[in-house]
Amino acid sequence: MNKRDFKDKVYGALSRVTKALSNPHRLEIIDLLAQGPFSVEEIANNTGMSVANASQHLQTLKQARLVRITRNGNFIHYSLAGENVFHAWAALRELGMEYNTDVEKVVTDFRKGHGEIAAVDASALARMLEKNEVILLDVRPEEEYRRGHIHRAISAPVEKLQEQLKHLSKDKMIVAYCRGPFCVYADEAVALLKKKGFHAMRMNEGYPDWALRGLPIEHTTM
Amino acid sequence: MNKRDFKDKVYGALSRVTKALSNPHRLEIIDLLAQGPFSVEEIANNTGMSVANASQHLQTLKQARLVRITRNGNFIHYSLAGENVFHAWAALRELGMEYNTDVEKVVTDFRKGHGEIAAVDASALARMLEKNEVILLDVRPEEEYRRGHIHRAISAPVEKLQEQLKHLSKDKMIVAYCRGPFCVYADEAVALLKKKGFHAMRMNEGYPDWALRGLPIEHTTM
DNA sequence: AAACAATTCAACAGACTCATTGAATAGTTT
DNA sequence: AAACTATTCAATGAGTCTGTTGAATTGTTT
Repeated sequence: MNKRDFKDKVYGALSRVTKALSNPHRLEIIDLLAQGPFSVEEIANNTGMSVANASQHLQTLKQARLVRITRNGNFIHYSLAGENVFHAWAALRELGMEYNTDVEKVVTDFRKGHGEIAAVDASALARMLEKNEVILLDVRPEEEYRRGHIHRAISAPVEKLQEQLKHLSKDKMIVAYCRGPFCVYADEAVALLKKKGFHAMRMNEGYPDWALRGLPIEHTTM
Repeated sequence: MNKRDFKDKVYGALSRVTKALSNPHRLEIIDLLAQGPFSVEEIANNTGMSVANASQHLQTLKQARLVRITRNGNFIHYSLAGENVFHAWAALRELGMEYNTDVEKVVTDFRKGHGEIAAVDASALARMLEKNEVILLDVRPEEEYRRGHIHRAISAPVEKLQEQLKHLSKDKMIVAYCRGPFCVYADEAVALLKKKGFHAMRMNEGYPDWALRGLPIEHTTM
């Protein structure tokens, strides 16, 4: 094998991976699967795709070895093939946020549209938690909280948040987090909390980012 | 702006970046540009593309803000838009190497074809260098060595290596490194050295990986 | 084994992507 | 300003990617 053949093969094989990542729906699926395993139907519902379309994209991701499946009764659950997949996704996300003005602009515009939502990053939140300065809300669906969540976080899925308001203090800062920087549950939660007179902000990163950094979590061993 | 619009915009913007990465030639260009700035013609020569074709791909990369240009006399030099681009490329490389059997197989097959070339990784090499156990050769073109190289490395471009053999000891281990894990200069150098009776191996990573980890380097400040 | 639910397949049309060619542009040197 | 060089543009045809539809498959429960 000569030099050129070798390079063609290597970069060709790698481009098969990046091709699999080169579609907005598939990126959204990966972002979702960072939370844990989901069935095709759940994925379709969470992303607004048809089931057939979601399945097709999942096949593409599976062929590129970015996701793997586990059977569970009638359902097939898809999850990321490994930690490296989230790593690569996080790196691409950073890349988009830092150099691609579009991405950052869309995100900040959206947050302004919801009333100047303030945000902290993971390390700042970690310090605040240590000093016991904040109440931390996990506003993802309960199932995802159950799979794993930040140490000391309270489950408060955004649809049920309204009912839980009476248990919250208006004197303490409340921080909400969800799936990741593109997840809007935390924005919705903070908007509601502020409207009701609480002090609230969101954490920019999501649970997977927190866990990857080795910050304190609680999770069920499965 | 509603939730769905927001997500479509975010993942759409990000997919424009990943689309730019979803082509073997463009990946090869990024891997090359990790060494520093190159003109279109140099890029074309290094990758076996036509100049027009290379230019077209460079436009794509520029639009995705993955590369930027600097004028220099008659030439336009392209370089990576920032450290994050190399980060993302490294993450994708890892992903390919770990989960995509193809990539790893191609690489190991190629090295076997060249006579079982042994390799060390960056941290092992760093330890060996500290103990002064090895001679380190930078076998990239001299220009790239001049831009920056590993502390204590000797420049020995693979085409000129033959002439430098007489200055090398047959008693000490010789380690060669080049641009990165897919660069074959180090393999060629090690094959030659072993044929001539030297003890030699390659470092898996390249100069940019070494520098990114903050290991000791020497470089001209420009 | 039949009924059922979840998932995948097949096929289509429309939109993109690629390499190649030769011509056009922009900037530099004479 | 003319000649020159490096780079980009525009147009083409072959190939690939997408979403949609409805039918087929696979595995589970009755």
